[in-house]
Amino acid sequence: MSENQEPHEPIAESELLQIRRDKLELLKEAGIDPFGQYFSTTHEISDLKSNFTEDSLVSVAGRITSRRDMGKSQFFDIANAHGRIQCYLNKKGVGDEAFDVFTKMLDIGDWVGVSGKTFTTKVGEPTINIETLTVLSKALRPLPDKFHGVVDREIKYRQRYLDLIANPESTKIFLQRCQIIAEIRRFLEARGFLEVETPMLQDVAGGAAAQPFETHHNALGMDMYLRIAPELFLKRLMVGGLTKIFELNRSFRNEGISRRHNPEFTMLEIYQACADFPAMADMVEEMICHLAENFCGGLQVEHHDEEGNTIRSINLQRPWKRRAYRDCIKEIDSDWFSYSPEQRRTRCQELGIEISEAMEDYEVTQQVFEKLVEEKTFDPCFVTHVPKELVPLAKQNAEDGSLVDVYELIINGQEISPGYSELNDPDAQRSRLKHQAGEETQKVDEDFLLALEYGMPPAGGVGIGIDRLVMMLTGAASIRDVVLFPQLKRRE
RNA sequence: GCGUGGGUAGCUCAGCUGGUAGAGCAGUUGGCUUUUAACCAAUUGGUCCUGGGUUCGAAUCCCAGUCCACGUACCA
Repeated sequence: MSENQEPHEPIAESELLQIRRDKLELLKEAGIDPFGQYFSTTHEISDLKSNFTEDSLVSVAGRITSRRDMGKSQFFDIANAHGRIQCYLNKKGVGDEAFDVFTKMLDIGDWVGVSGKTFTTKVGEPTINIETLTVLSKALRPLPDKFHGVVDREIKYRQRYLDLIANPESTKIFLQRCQIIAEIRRFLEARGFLEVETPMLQDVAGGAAAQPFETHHNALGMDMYLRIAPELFLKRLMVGGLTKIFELNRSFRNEGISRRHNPEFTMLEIYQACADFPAMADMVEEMICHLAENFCGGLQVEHHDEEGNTIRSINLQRPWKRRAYRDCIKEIDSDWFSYSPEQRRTRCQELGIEISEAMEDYEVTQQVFEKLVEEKTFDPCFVTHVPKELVPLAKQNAEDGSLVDVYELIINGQEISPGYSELNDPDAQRSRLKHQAGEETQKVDEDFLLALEYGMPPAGGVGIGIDRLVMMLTGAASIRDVVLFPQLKRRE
């Protein structure tokens, strides 16, 4: 839209912006391209800093983030997300013209390329003594406060770039997220898993019980859904003989937004033929510990509040606890399973747990689990053998048909990962999907059931909510702090 | 959805029971050739979220809307 504006049309903007526009004109008048060109660098800022040697000729590029004007001597920092380096500009050293460009036409926020020799100042700061200064991009708006950063949550999320510029602790979390995701791919590839991509646009939104986003394909004249899970397509691939696979990508759920929920979220699903849920639990345990040790400072993960006080310490030391669902409930009330359904409802009121009339008996128990077990479990715990009604895609337990062979990995008061021994009996699968109880049910995908009839090997499967995993590993309090562009309401 | 709290300068914030809208940083001007939240001096900058109401007078009180946060429900 700015392209439609006449360059000299008066813009009703603050004086602050006008001053920057004036400097833009000064650059143009001096024959300098304010938006730069190719610039050859010898180092990344971060590498230069970590392997600093004096008196070497270097070229680096970055954004001016602060300046200290001492008259004929100018100190300033250039930085990007990975690092910061101090630059020194001396009027005699660079000549009057270049010096004027810096003092009269450049601001904090502008991108520059600098070339010069490295040295260390009196107080020990690694610095580049600038010989040539190249303008790479003029910033037409001022940056946020360098000391306080961006505190306003709305700016942080709507203008993430400002958060990244001003708040190193935010940048750190996103860099950790990148490393974690890259390492998950390496970890699985090293174990012979193949990364696949399955449809996000689906005819039937299956594989989970959640509201999907609806859309429409014009040429086909058909309504479609954004996937709520990739599961049913990954299982089709196992029917096709791809027996060690994973998908690490977005799913979409048209549900409420909260500290723990974003409508699009990143999910990892892993399937391994001829494995079962305990085998998958072992692998997940190994993987998460590997990630914590490599990118999060070890197996003791500390969470801090805004003031920096430690509010929680999560111990990821192996082996992780494994407990049957029923034993977890019995720890709350040892007689729970000898009560009648009515007694359980009464007991819920005593325990301060809200339940609705419409809830089935197993859902009442599940409420107890969620409020009194899950939300109070911070160190890792695999909760196994849950009631079969909760998980229609998992194999029934051989000894107790009311249970399924699954784990739910709880860490940090949240479910981080479910894992199943996957149900591969097509008739049992059909009947389980058709006889689901409760309010939220999974859609029946006939094409998936058809695939199962051709034979899917027994398999272990895992889902991991990557956003929540990153929250747990980095101590982020909100999913919005680990998703670069979280969903917000449109601003009119 | 519902409930509670919040929205004041580019950023971070103060502004009492209604009485001329404030500070720090950033910016501007001047000074200073090893500073680093540089420093010293001066100085500019406001749709107090939007709309309505009460009042002689509203950033402040009331109503509605809007966005954000937190809690809650659905959900992972």
